[in-house]
Amino acid sequence: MLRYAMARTDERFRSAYNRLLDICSDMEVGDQLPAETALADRMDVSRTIVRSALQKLDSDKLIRWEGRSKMLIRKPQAEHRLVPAESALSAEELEHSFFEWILRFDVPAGTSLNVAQLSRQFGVPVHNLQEFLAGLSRLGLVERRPRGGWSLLGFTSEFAIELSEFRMLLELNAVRQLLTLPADHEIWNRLKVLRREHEDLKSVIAERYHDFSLLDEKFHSAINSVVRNRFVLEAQKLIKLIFNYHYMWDKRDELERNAAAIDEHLEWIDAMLERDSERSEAAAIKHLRRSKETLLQSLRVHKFA
Amino acid sequence: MLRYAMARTDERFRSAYNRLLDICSDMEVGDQLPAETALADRMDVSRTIVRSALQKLDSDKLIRWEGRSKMLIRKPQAEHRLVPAESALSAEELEHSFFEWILRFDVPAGTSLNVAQLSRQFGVPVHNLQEFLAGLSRLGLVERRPRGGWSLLGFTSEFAIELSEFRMLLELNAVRQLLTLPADHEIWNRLKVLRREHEDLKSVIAERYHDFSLLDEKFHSAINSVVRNRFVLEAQKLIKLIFNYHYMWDKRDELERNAAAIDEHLEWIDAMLERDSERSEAAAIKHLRRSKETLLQSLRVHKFA
DNA sequence: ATATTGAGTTTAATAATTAAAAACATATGA
DNA sequence: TCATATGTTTTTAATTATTAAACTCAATAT
Repeated sequence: MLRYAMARTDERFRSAYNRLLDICSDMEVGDQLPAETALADRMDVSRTIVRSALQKLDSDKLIRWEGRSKMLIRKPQAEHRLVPAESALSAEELEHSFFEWILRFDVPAGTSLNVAQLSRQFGVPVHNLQEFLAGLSRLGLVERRPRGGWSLLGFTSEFAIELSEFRMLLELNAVRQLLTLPADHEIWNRLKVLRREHEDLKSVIAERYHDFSLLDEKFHSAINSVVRNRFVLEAQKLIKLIFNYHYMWDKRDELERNAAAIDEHLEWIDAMLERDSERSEAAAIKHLRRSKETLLQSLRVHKFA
Repeated sequence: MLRYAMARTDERFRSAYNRLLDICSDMEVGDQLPAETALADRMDVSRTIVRSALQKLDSDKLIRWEGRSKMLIRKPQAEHRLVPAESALSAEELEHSFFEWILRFDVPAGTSLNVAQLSRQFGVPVHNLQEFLAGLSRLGLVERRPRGGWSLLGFTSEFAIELSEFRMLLELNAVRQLLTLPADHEIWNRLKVLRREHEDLKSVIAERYHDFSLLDEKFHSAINSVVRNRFVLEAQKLIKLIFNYHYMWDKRDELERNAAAIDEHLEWIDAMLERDSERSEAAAIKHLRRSKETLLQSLRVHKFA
C-alpha cells in the first residue's frame, strides 16, 4: 500500500498497531482476539484504528480475519513492529527553544519571523508555529505584519522596564496578601525553610553561587503562590520565562550579584516573618529594583557585545 | 484561463486590475502605459501583479502589449471591471462576533469549539480562527483539547471573580500612580471634565441611563491611562472586553445600577481631586467591589434564565 | 435480545497548490 | 555607457485538497 500524500501523521495508528502486537504476543496460536470495540476501549483509540491495524495483521499473515473471527496464526516477531515517527517538540519545548534562540543570539526587535524558516529551524510543523506566534502576539511579544509573516517586538529596554514594573506590581500585591494570612498557614513554614536554605547557601556562596538561580525561583514562586488568580499566574509565567533566560545567559559578576541577592532575600524574609508590612514592602522594592537594573544591564551588555 | 483551485484569494489582483482600468480611462487611445515598475510603485503592489493585470488587459484587447510597449487600444468600459470578493471579518470584528456569541447565548464553560463550524458561523477562514483561539488560549479563555479541537474555559464564576480581582489590582495601582502626578498634568483637567459629565448625566439619569456605559468606559480609561505599561494595557483590553459585553447584555435594574455607579464615581473623582489617597482608594475599592458583584450576578442570572 | 460488525459520514490536521513578493539576470534606449 | 525596464526564477505564505482518525447508525450474527 503505497501512500503518496499523508495529510496527517499516522503515529496513532503505529503505536496502536505495536500495542496490538503486544496483545498477540500474550496469546497462543489458534486463540481468538477480542471484539473490535473491546480492543478499541482497551487501547483508547477509535474502532477505525483497530480495524486498520487488524487489516494489517491479516495481510501480514499474523492473524486470519473473517467477519468476527480473528484467529492468531503465528506469534509476532520483533521485525513486525512499526517504527514510531519521531515526535515533534511539544508546545513547551518549542517555547523553550524559541526564547533560547532569541536570547542566545540577541535577535533584535523588529526582526521579521517567518513560520516556514522557523519550522525548519526548530523541527516543528508550521501549524504549531502559527499557533505559538499567535499566542505570543496576545502577550505583545510579536505582531502580525500587514501581508503575512510576523515581526518580533519585545526585548528592547522599554520591554524590560515595563516587564519589571509589572513584576513589581504583582509581587508587592502578593506580599500584601501574604501578610494577611493566619499564623497556621503553610506559607510561614515554607518561608522558614527558605530562610534556612538561604543561610546555607550563603555560607558556601563562593563555590556554589551557581545554585542561586534555583533558590531564587523557589523563593519568588513561594511568595507568588499565595495569589490564586489565573491572570496573575499567566503573567508570572511570562515574567519567570524572561528573567530566567536572562540569568541563564548573563554570567558577569555572578558571584557578587548572587551574594547581594541572598542578603536582600534574607532581609525580605525576616521582615515578613515578623509581619512587618512596611519593612517587607521596602525590602521587596529594593530587591525588585535591583533585579530590574540587572536585567537592563544584561540587555545593554548583550547589545554591544 | 480556467482556474480549478485558488489557494488564496486574488483580491489584490482584482483591485489592482480595477485601478489599472482607472489609469487607462484617464488616457487617450494610442497612448503608452507607464513602465511596470512605475505602475507597481504607484499602485503599491508587486510587479508580478502588474504583469498579470497587463496580461489580462492584453488578452481582453484593451491594450497591445509587446515588450515595453503597452499601447491603449480602446477605453475600458464598466463591464470590464472585476467584482471584488467580499472581504472576511477583520481580527477585531472576529473577536467582537465571538464574544457577542458567547455572551448572547450563554455558551457554557467546557463547550467544545471546532474551527470548521465556527468558520462557517462567522464567515472567517479556518486559519484565522485557529490563530484567534491560539491567542485566547494564552489569556486562559480556551484550551487545546488533547486530540484536536478547542474547549471553552472562561465565563464561570471563578473566572469572573479572578478577573475582577485582577482588575482591582490594576486600577488601585493606577490610582496610586495618578495621585503622585504633578498639578499641571493633563489628568487633573480630564478628571474635572469627567466630574462635570457625571453631574450632567446624573441630572437626566431617568431618561438617559443608557448613556452611562460609555461614560463608565471613558472614566476607567482615563484612570488607567496614567499607567504606561504594555502588560497592564494588554490586561485592561481583556477586562474592558468582558465587562463591556456583560453590561451590554445584562439589562436588569439598569437605571438603579447606573445611578448608584455615578455616585460612586463622583465620590472617587472628588477624593482624587482633593489628593486624598486614603479616601480615593476606599472609593475605588467600593466601586470595584460592586462592579464585581454585578458581573457575578449577571452570570448567575444568565445561567438560570 | 444484545453485542458486534460493516459502511458511511464528519472532523480536523497536514500536504499540495497557488497568489504574491522578492531576487536575480538580461536587454534596451537616452 | 549606464541607469532603467523587462524577463525569469526563487521564495514565501495563505488557502484548498486530501487524508487519518473519530463518530454514527443500520445490519447482522451469536
